[in-house]
Amino acid sequence: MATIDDVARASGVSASTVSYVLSGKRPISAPTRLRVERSIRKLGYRPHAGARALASSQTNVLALMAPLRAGVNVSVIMQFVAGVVTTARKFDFDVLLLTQDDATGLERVSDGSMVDALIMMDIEADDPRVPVLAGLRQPGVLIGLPRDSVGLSCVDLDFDAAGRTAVRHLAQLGHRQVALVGSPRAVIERHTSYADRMLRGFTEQTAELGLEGVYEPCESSHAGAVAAVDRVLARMPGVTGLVVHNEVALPGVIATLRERGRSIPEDVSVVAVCPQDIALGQPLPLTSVDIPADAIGRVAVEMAMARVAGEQPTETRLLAAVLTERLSTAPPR
Amino acid sequence: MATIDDVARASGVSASTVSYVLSGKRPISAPTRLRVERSIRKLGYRPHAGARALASSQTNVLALMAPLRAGVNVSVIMQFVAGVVTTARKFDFDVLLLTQDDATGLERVSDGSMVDALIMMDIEADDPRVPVLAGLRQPGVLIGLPRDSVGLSCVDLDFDAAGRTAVRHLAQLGHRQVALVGSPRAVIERHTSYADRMLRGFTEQTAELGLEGVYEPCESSHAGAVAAVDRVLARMPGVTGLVVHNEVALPGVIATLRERGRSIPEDVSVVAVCPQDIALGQPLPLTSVDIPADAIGRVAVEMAMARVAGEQPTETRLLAAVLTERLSTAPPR
DNA sequence: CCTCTCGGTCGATGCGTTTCGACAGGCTCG
DNA sequence: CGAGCCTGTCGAAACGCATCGACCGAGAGG
Repeated sequence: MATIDDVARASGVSASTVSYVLSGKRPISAPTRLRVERSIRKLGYRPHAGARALASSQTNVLALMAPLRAGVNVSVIMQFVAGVVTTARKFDFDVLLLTQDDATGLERVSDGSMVDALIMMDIEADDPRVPVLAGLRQPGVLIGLPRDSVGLSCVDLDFDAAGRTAVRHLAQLGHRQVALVGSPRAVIERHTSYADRMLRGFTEQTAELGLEGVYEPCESSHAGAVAAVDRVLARMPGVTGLVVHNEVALPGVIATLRERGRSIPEDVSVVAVCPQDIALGQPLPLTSVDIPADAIGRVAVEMAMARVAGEQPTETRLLAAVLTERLSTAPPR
Repeated sequence: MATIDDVARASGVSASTVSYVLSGKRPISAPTRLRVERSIRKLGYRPHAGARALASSQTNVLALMAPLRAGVNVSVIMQFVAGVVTTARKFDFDVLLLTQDDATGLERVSDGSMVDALIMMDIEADDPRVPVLAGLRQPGVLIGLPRDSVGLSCVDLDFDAAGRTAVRHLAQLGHRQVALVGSPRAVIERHTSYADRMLRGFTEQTAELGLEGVYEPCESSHAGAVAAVDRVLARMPGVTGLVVHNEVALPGVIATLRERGRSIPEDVSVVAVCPQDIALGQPLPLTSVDIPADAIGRVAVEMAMARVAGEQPTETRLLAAVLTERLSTAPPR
């Protein structure tokens, strides 16, 4: 591999000049710059990442911790990941993927100076990884909202509002008995941030509007969907509005409702909380509150970059929940 | 951050001794080793990855290229990724995630000496990225089979055999008219390796056994599933055996068959080609040929590590296709 | 005409490791 | 008893880059 000295020699300048051509941190005359750039291309020169990191203490890599835990919906996770990676590239960063669900990975890549910033997903209310992340030298960004986020930036969909919006939509249509079919029990029990907030929004809004509301967790499989729907039907036979916050179970929920003689939206209205493509890929286009996974990933990276670059203080940004009306909701008959 | 010199000073030895304690490449007496190890723990010392990479030209990072293209099934991809990351950690490697679908990312991380090996997924028959990968300094491993894999190791499920096995199973049950519901058109048209081989296995085996076989691509949505099933039914009204190689469309295919009055397995038998958990998460447990994504990811890393470590020649390994009989197949009536 | 400034370039230094050659001392074997 | 050989340790030289201070020449300002 060609080194910066090879380039310098080939273009008759010193190594530092080549460095300045590359970084633009000092003015270089046009003719010199051209010569250097030509040598770079001719030699196929590319700076050695390690050497650069050593000299500048900047790696241009960020860590993304995406634990692949029980119950998490991988396709949604993947959308986050895609958003993060794509955006990172715009800042000329690469992404190191961590999937272990403890904090050792964080410390390893941070203390080893492998990354300039860290982004962490799937946050629980009292996530033990959060204080660890906050204690690291590099800035940290959370996708999700822990109870205490001191020293860290946070971004997420406003799941609280998502729950409220879904309920309000149903209430406006005239529904009085509504149910939330939520995340798998494992996710709930971890007090995963989004599930907690979703439930809170749903509960508070039903209470405020004087609706009857029930809540049922739902495993991510067909059988889980059947069971959850049946539990809802048993607890609330007159239910006419369903909020579903479980992408994987969605087809099963829809199928089971039909099997139990409830047609959508005539007998029961369904509001999904999921990425748009999933809402549109179902048997009928679902009224849904979009989870803009891609946008959330993008914002997370932007926050991280801001903190890497400057003295930007930490902040927490909640993306607005927007409901799109499609064919799965209607007034009760 | 503490450096190796801090550790050396704290334990009254030279820096090189500390280095040898860490690497074990030279014998160190027990008392010295103990003293050094204690200082390391006390100071929380962790070697600087960049410096280490510079001095040793080894990064302990591997690149994983997982293009997020149209039509690919993200949940399956994520399983591959999980397998790769988990296995990489066992070798003390981290994973850099690339998602761009061109070769620029490969060259960037390779030429920049950011990684010691590269793994690439979603391979097409004449994938333009393959020759680029083969030309890199670091070893490359493909998950999939290009037409020409010179200089590269390959690993994948034996999709050819998967197609044949599925057909044979149906034939043994007595089915004479069978259909393959496959990948989305976009995937086919790219000549994605697994889709090509699956189709070949299916086609050849039906021919050899004298069955009638038809093939239909299938978009990954409910609507796509409906359309594909209807096309199959139109072309082959007497079809009694279905091989489905499209995880996302699976629920739609099943629902549509029922809707068209075909019950499973009485009227039509269904063999899925998909990861096991998906086969089990459907309305009825499906007879399936497992796609062992996790194992494939693991093998890919093991091959990469072997090439990094030694002079291991390139090889291509196809994992056996095993069919598990469940409730979705039976003799035709 | 002299000084000041600024654009443009160079050398030297440092970043934190690994690794190679060297060396001291104790041991073995003839 | 001496040559040779381990064992355990050290010092120094890379590794490839960024960056700081210095330097030189040209133009501006007085």
